[in-house]
Amino acid sequence: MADNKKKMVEDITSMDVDFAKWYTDIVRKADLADYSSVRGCMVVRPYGTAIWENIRNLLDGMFKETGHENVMMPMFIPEGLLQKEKDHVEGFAPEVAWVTHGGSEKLAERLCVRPTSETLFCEHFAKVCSSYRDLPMLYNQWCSVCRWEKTTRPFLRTAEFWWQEGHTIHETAEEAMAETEQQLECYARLCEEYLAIPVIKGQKTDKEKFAGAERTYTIEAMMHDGKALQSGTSHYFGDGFAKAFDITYTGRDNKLHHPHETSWGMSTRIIGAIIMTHGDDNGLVLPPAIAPWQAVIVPIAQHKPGVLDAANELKARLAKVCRVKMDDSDNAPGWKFAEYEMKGVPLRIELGPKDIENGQCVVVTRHNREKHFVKLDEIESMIPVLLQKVRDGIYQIALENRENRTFVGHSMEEIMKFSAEQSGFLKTMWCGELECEMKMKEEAGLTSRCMPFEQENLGDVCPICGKPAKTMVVWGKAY
RNA sequence: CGGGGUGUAGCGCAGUUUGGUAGCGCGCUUGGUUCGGGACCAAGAAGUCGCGGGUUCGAAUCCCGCCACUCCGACCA
Repeated sequence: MADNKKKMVEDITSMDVDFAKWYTDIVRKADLADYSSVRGCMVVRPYGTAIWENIRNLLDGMFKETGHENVMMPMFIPEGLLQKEKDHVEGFAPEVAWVTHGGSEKLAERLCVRPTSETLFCEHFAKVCSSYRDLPMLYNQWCSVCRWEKTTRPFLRTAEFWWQEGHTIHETAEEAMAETEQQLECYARLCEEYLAIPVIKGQKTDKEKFAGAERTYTIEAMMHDGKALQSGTSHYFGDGFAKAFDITYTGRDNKLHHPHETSWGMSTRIIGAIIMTHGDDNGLVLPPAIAPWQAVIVPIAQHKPGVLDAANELKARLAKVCRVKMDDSDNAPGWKFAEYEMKGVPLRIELGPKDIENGQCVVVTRHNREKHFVKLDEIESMIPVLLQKVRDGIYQIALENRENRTFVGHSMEEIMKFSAEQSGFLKTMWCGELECEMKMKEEAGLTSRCMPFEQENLGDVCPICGKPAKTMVVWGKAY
């Protein structure tokens, strides 16, 4: 089209030109979130909130199936309480916000706005747990937390973010370990099955584990630009917190014991992962399971007699098999096509006079723009099939991207070559020493993402120091 | 927290060098014509020029301070 019209404001920066700008363009133009006057904080718009609600419902269902109960804890933590566990406070103190006044009165003890609620749960567990019969306690809360981050980006890193945090205590270490693994599995299932995001499950190194945890498990996803995004974590605390907070119960042996504890969380950051795993230069691409609208009906020549009636009838029928919207606004069809592509609606259904004549409609899958001509009397059975095709299609694309960007490093030369030329995951063997992890960071700019549960034997020595290797590590650059 | 960039209508920007009535495109409102890939015509509404101070007869423009956003590092979900 040879016209000299300016670029429309709705146009999205191509991801090859400027990935960061592409990302924020999508956040704003797909109407997911907006900035607010509070430093580093975002407004999650209705469309973004609807996505989060869908994720939340899926996760909440899984938690409840496995016996967890929701609770609501205070948003403030007294300074003294936060300081009870040494590693924990050291990890979080630098980034907490403090409340110093109530009204005009200065508080005797300042309160921090929760950055995470381990301390509050521990204080509470100490009160309500007295016998082995009380165990396990399987609690979860949906809330927002506050971390005074230096630099922020919508969904990926904001001063306040929404999440769920599960906190459980158990009679035995084995039970708590099983819980930690089970909850990581929940997150992995959510990502793989519902969000169509392939993840690597593994354990964090000591350097990267949660402040106060004995072990941290993680799922790591790879974004379009090759960077890693930690998409969910599950921690095993042993009895460290229980000792610090004096949580005890009388055991079957009539003696006092400390319970074993876990915590696990997934945040609105996962929306950032969806954007950067599936999105393209036309906008967002949503996995059907969490798309606010799974299909949008665009009537063509809607002023012509019969078109809107047919569109409304189609909508009523489809409402029984999926979340569907019909757009009868005055905007031109082309405008609607672009709009719903930007919003990542998995299926677009075009219905015009020609279709009605032929007893069909045109269904276009968002991720590849493939057109499917579907008979109107078969539409109810075809939609679920096409939604599944979208899920499988975008999963496959994401998996291929990850595989194309995953490399193996057998020597420091190979590691440096990867660092200079590639962005993605690098698998190497590792001796287990912090020193080598530090060297990896300083020389190659890579941090350990995890030690995958699925280990591969890539050699006998740590390529960084030459000493015998203990585990395989996946390295990368992280968000 | 270190280094760079940017703040002018809802969004994207011009105007700042050289001080002199605040502009353009998109969007929005109303009416009409359109409708299978971001339609067209006409008429309209909308701005404490990020905030605070200073210089000046006069500041979007010059000076000082602050704030926010953003990119690149360090830190984190």
